[in-house]
Amino acid sequence: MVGFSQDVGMSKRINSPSGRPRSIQANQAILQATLDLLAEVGYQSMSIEAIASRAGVGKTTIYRRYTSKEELVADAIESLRADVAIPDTGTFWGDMDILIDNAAKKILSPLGRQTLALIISTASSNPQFAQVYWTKYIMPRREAFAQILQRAKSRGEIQPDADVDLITDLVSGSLYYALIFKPTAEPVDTYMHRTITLLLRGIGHGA
Amino acid sequence: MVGFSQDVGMSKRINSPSGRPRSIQANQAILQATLDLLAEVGYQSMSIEAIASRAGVGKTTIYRRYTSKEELVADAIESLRADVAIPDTGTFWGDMDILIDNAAKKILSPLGRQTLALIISTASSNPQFAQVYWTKYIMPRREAFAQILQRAKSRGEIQPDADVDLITDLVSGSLYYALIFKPTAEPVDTYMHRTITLLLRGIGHGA
Amino acid sequence: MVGFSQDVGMSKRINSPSGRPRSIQANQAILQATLDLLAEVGYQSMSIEAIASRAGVGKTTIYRRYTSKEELVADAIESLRADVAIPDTGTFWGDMDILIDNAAKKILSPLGRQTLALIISTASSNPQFAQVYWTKYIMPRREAFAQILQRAKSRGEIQPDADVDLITDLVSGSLYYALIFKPTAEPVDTYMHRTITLLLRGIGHGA
Amino acid sequence: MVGFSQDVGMSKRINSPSGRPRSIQANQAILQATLDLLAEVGYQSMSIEAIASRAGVGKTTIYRRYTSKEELVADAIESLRADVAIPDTGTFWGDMDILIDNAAKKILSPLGRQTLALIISTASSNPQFAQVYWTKYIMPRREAFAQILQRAKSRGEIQPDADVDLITDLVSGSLYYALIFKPTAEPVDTYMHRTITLLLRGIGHGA
DNA sequence: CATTAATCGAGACGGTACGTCCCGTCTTTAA
DNA sequence: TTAAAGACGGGACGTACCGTCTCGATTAATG
Repeated sequence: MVGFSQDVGMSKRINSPSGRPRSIQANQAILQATLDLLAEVGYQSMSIEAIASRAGVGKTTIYRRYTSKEELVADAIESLRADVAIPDTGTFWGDMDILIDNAAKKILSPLGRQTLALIISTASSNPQFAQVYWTKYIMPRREAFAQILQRAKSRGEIQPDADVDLITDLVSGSLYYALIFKPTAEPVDTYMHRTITLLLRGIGHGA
Repeated sequence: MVGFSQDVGMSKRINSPSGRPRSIQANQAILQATLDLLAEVGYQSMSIEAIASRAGVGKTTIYRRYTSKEELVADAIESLRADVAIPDTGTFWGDMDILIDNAAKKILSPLGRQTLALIISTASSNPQFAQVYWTKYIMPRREAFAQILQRAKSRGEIQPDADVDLITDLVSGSLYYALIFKPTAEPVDTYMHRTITLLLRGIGHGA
Repeated sequence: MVGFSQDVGMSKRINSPSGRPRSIQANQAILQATLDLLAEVGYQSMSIEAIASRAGVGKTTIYRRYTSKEELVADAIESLRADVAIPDTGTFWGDMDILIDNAAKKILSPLGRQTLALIISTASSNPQFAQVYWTKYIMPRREAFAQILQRAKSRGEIQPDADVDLITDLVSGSLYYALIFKPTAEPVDTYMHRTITLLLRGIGHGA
Repeated sequence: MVGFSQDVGMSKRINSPSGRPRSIQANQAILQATLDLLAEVGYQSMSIEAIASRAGVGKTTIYRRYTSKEELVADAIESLRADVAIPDTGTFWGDMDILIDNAAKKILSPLGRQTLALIISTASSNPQFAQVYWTKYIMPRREAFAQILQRAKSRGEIQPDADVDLITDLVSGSLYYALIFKPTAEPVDTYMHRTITLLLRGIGHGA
């Protein structure tokens, strides 16, 4: 969630608020309904009322937990397991192929498409909110990518002084650009293959 | 406009439609009001009613022309002159600096920010609509970039067999990625400088 | 029509305005469409646009002739032939039965119902407009009724000094009251029979 | 209200519906605004939006309670106290004068005029709705009139076997007819005086 | 016989109101 | 205190007509 931390793990509860505790079933129902609707109708067309109705929950119960749709959706997405397995096939291209294939699969699902649209849509208008996605979605993949590059370095497949962050930016940016604007008709993995090949060679005269 | 092409090439109009013709003053007032409000409050917060009111026009007059806010805004943006001057300083870096500076300036304006947000927001959900932006915004810059690369090739600053399209994708993608996710705190032009340098050198072992 | 008189009957036209004369086919089409729609959807739900469309005529053509829906509808109704045959069976009751039957039939038609509703609806809010209906619809029947009463007088069936106007008001009022509020379940003609019988006898002590 | 009756007679409420109850202040504000506007601009020119605005209430709050303008106005009129005092002066004419005077006063007020127009307007097109007016407006006056007739009977001023209902219809019908079509220039009370005199005498030969 | 001028159909114009959908808040009773 | 239910004032939606206003095309009578 965006700004909530709820004191889990202390053996003795410090502040046990009186009154009825918040329903964890409501929590889950809300998040599930949010993800369902996100996948079905997309972020813009999604109304809080529809989420509440689908979750079998009062609107108040949602507003008590979240102050905006962004926050709610952010939490819903965060609640998903984002497990990025780091492949280790022994070769740079072997690892890359798996990584790209994973990313492509993720994005082909309805939820993936809508999530990407949402990320991109709100990223520039709502920077602190984009941070959630950065942490949840992009960082894991960047780390996986960085590790693959590192291993490629140690195998001598990559220059030892190459700026890993910048390379990651270039490759990530190129991937997103391809996904958004589809500059070619070829499949994403082929296209990325060409891109990375170009990047390996460099374009400068001395190369 | 998005899909209208009328009476091209024939010297005498073929079909003079009956009824009072659409007011071109209303056209312009609508487009101007749309651009104003886009810059002021952003795409999401913009209401058709507000546009009509600001343009001094009935809602009907807008709905007669456009069936959706997307279509209206697309036309408004398309109506802007997108003049991308192609610099020619004699050196690759001299040209690049000017191009990047221009792009950055464009995006720093309120309208530029909102437009970018809009492009990105709708690009993945509304592909045929993204085409408009591709043609209007991205293509001219790509062409400018391609020409600069070509000249750099002929001067021997760039490999003669480099894939210009792919390079353009890489640089464009990198630029958008930086604008959306701001991976570093440094200014955009410095960042792009580093990126292009990396690209020139390449990252492969043989470099 | 409400206020138009167009110089018919003079052998030489006095003012022959230049320009294209008004289409009499348009006139008729407008009136017919008005009556059709009046019968079909009623006065309130009738739009000028629908009339124009049904008549195959531009809205302007209607507005050039009429300044309001009331005026148009008034003229349409006025255009109908309101032929009230005055029965002469030789007896008061014989004549009355025919007259009442006629009136009931008129009102049972869709157009009759809607016209009555319209008369009643606008009568109190738009007195000068009610006049049209008075002249066109009510007067002929009143005159028929008066004549029947007169003949009944001369046959000695009715008191010689009875106030014919007032009697007519009473009977007319009673009929309309019955049609509007339906105080009994019996057919209108039976009800009117009872009413007139009562009126003949009187209710005072001396009777 | 038109068809709602709830919780009559039981000391403890049976069904306490969940959710926030309808605001009775909103109820009253809506009804008052409706009556105000009815008196000021009339039924036709009255918009739901204007009522909501005047009542300081959202449109939704009105639409939640009423599905049409008819229903709303019906309820507003019904909410008025319709207190018809039954005069008892000891003579038929004394009572009648007071009754007629009361009715005339009622109708001379702006609200009275508009209400009459509305009753009459919708009575024939919307029969089940006319019932409300019958019950609320006409019945009390009919009962008062019937009682006066009854007393006149017992005093021997009226025939003992006279059909009170039919007489009431005749007099009511005559009054409405006069109000709608204004057949004479004289004041309503004088006119009604003449009418009732005629009715007392009867018009038949034997009278 | 061309000119002239009003009319024709069509349909766009700036508006008003419609009835609906959500917004985010508030107010009930029940747990 | 939270829950569900649902009413609250409000804003915008997209539609239907209003009565007015151009358009190009007719249609007589006049010059």
